[in-house]
Amino acid sequence: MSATLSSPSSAFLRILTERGFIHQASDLAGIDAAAREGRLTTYVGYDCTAPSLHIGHLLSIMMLHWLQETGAGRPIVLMGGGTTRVGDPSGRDETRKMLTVEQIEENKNSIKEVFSRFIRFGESGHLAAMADNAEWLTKLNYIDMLREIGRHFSVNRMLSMDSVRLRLERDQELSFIEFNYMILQAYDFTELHRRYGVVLQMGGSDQWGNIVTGIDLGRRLGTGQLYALTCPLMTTASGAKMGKTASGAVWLKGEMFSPYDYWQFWRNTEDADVGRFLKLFTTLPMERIAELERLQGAEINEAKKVLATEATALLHGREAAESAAETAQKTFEQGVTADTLPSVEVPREDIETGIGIAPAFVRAGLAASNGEVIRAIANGAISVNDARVTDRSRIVAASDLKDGVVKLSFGKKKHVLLRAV
RNA sequence: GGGGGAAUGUCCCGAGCGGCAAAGGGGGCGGACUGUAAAUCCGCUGGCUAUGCCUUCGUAGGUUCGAGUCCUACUUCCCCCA
Repeated sequence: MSATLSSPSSAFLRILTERGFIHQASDLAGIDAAAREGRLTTYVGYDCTAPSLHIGHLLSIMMLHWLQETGAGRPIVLMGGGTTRVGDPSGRDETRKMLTVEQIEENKNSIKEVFSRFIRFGESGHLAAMADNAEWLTKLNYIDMLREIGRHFSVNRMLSMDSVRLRLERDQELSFIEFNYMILQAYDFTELHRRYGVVLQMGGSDQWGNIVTGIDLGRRLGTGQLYALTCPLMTTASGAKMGKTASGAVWLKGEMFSPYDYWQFWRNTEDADVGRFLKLFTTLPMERIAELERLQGAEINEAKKVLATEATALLHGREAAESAAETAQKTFEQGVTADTLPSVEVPREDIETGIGIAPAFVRAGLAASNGEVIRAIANGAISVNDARVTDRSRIVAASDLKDGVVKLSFGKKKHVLLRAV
């Protein structure tokens, strides 16, 4: 743990500090000076393990956002097209399942677009650039690599790194391929220094070891001083890992997690987290956040709505955010059916024929199986047009249509409109 | 190389005399209470054309009316001896 710089002179570090982004840094004074001079070219790497990033990645994206916003330096987004083929062992007990090269490429293309929401890309100045480490890592020759890079790594030291040590201590398998991950990431750092003049690597706290390894390699290869800065691992006040919901992760890609659901996710933040999240996940001025933090009791709901709308606006745009806010207001506060609720289209003739209650919920995506719906009915969780269903043989029919839609609800929070077309 | 132990409900941990859709817990979901929060209490947490049928206990065979449970081989992991 490094001491926090009592009074950073760069806008970049000042903002990161007061908003709670900083977990560890290698040399705050050095970072501060480079930021002040606008030469803090910085990269964050993202592995392509899924078709979308999720909110766990948001912290580091926000840091790149502030880097650009404050003119501290140029953001470099590194796609891990190469490293994903190897698999990072950091912070996990088990080896990831190997992805095919095709899957990685698909994921990479699917992930890319989200960054332009938070940072501006371009050729010059502080406009961001995107790189892909497949470009250089896949061309490495094993023997040359060992001679030029491998000789700078001490296995003794590598064994002491958390990502490796924790695995070994728990008697968990660590394959040779994973053991190499940190070497590749370290090499990336030096390569990005060579290509773009990158001097800082940021990432989650679990990346500390990998980043510092890169700094060491840089010193031996003569890159000059490189820096590390990590953000905390996001957990909720009650200690749960953030971003897990019923359906899985909170994805940043709209097709996988709708703007409405995204708004709802933030709306349901625990009281104790609201202030912290406003600082991290919105760009509202600190004075405004301080105001919101003063709200007590049920008034905190107002702060949660601001959080939800601002966070959603950053990712999906102001319009989508306000539409989500409005839909929520109609649904939860006025108790009317908002026609902007998520909807699923169903052929009109199917509804005229009649659809069983269970299949209807499965088609709406509210349940995974008929059995789940039957059990939910027994739990009193199922409603059609806001009327609780108690009979499992209930049929959703044309008589349920209001303005061409039927409102299906699973519990009080999950609603989907079945739209006859 | 020799000896011993382990793999359980496709989220995780874990009990399981030959009759088991399989104890318990965590997590998740739902209900109540609230404020679309937390905490607490209660319920649910294999699938289906559903008083029945089908698929599940590392893999493949075998014994048996019947196997998660017994036998054999294989795979993977752990421990001890060399």
